[in-house]
Amino acid sequence: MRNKKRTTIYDIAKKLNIAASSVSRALNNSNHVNEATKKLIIKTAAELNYKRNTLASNLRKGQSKTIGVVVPFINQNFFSNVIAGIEEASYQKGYNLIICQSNELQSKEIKCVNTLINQHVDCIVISISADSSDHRHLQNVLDNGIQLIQFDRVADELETLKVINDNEQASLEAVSHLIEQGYKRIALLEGPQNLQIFRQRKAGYLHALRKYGIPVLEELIVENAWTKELGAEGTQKLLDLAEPPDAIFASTSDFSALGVLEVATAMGIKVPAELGICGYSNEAFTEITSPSITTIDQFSVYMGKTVANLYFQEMDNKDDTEVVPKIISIKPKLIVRSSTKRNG
Amino acid sequence: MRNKKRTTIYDIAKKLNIAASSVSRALNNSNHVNEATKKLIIKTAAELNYKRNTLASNLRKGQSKTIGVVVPFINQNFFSNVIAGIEEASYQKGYNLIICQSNELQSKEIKCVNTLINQHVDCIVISISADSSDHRHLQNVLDNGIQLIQFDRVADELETLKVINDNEQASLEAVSHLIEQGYKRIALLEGPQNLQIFRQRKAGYLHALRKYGIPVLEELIVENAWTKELGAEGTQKLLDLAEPPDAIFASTSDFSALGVLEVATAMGIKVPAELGICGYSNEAFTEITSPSITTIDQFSVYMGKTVANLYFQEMDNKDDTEVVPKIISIKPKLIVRSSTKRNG
DNA sequence: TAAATTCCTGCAATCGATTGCAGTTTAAAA
DNA sequence: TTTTAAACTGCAATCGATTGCAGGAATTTA
Repeated sequence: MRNKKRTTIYDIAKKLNIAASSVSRALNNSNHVNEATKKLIIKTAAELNYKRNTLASNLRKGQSKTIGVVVPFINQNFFSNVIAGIEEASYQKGYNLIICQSNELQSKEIKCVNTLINQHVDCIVISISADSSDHRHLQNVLDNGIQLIQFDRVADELETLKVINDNEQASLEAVSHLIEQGYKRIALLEGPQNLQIFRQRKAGYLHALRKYGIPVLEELIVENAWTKELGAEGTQKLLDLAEPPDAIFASTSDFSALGVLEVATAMGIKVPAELGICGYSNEAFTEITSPSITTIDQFSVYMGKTVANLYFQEMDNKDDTEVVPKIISIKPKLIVRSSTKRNG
Repeated sequence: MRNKKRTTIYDIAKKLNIAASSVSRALNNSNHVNEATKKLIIKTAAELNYKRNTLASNLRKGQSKTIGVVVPFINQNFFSNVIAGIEEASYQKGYNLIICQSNELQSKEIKCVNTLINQHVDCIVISISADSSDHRHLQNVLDNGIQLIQFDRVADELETLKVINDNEQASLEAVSHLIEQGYKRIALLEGPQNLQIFRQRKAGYLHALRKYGIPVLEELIVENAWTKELGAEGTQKLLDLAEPPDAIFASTSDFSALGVLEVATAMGIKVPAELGICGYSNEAFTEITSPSITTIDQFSVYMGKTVANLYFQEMDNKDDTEVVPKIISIKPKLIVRSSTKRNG
């Protein structure tokens, strides 16, 4: 690409024989410029195909009108939906998005965060990676005076703005639903317990059992089953037990629920009659498996919008007071489908 | 957020009682600084928690190390995969991504492109929106000396770098496959013909029919059927014909193929025995419907990587010559599944 | 010992837009 | 007609990092 020189406000100023400051003011629609000159300047700017250099503007103004987003994977349904939501809300406010993926690696996450700090983004939105253990890099964001918003997977001890799902409540409802459908031995496929969301989902499961006076059986709880393959593996073990479960709550994702369904189908076990299955996330495919899978919708696009709007709202009263760590909890919705419908 | 002042090179310079230029050189690892001072500077920078202000740096250097991406929707499988691919390749080169979605609207697309120009991105990667008619905004990108790479949905007349799928070849193979499976009356669900990709897919369909000496029947070609709902609607009409088709090639997407499958299932028509179905895109769900759906994989993540690498490659020999409009064509792969397997 | 290199370091301009301050012109009020 | 206010306009500094140029110190070569 040829490095054609771009038109600057100085070019416009020179052509009209006025000061650059007037040009700047006109283009910012300040009312400290004569209406006639303002119009002339705007017209000339258009003629010369002027484009404001946002870099220079941001440097001078000390802000970037940019939000940085860090997620484990851009191309996972939940995250791409959240990003779409953030984009929609941000676009309306004239903000841009810089997107990074951490690939579930703390090391890359740290680099991404640092890049965003260097870029002088106004806000960093993050859902931490699975192997995230310490959070100095996030503290660093705050120390640099950048707003930090965590969503979904949050580091609890960090006092920041947070947008989360009420995972425990959702799991409680899901497992309660299973119990009410008459399932008695309910297994849990759980995710990495260093992530709060998975701890909460387990808590919801335990809560439901307690509520209905059902004993907790360790043998029915399978660790680290958060892919389709691991879900299938765990299911195999569960169904090989002397007393196998009659329902499985795949709390990690719909993918592991899909693994459950495939194993059950392969073994000739009838769903939902002999085995109830509940997933998590409301992936598109849960509607079209046979039977369709009961799952939990997280309102992911809405979550993204909420994150962005939370930021804009905080901006509006930034001078007022210290930032109060605020947590917005979105209640996910249980979507009952065929895989758990035994009665009715 | 408190606007804590960030450490600048001047702070470091003052503390060490040297010139800012030396600090800059040290931090850029120039060899025009004494090794000892360099080490000292780097150490001090770390102590003061210095973060380079990329805005200032970019302004001075006249580049941004940023790639702008414009897609119709971030949260569509194909696009989020491409973006993930671009991110991966860009990250390695130290480039950032600014992501915008056009929502399939030319008006928003224009705004996105202009924002990216203002941001002084080094390169704009775009897959144009469905209602895109004129392309002055893209010409504008080039006029501003910004590299432009189109992918998948490209404006043919614009001489830019392009990364595309060989849609015609893929469609040819898909329809040939249907014919070889013994299907005789093959219908086509086509997409908006102002988009080249859909014209090409239609061309492949026609090509295959011609190749096998099968007459083209207008009544078997359904316009604008590129969502699940429209696909279902079109299918309904097709199957109500006096002589209904025995196969449907949903060239627009797997979603419309899903619509076909649902209508067929509802009408008690057996797939693949009585009706063959082929989709496009290899969405995750095509593997788990029953029957699973034959489709075409576009290697979307790979496509993203290709786009990014094409840019970096062009950068490397930017001074050499004029930019030659280059087109990279990726051959998609037909994935045969149950929905079209009649023999064997 | 003198001349020629090499190595470091600092000065000051630059990237492009913004903005506080001061000065000038014009209009309104007294 | 004089005073006061309002409306424009321009100067120059500023945001933070980079870099060409010049000068000084240290080292090497003659």
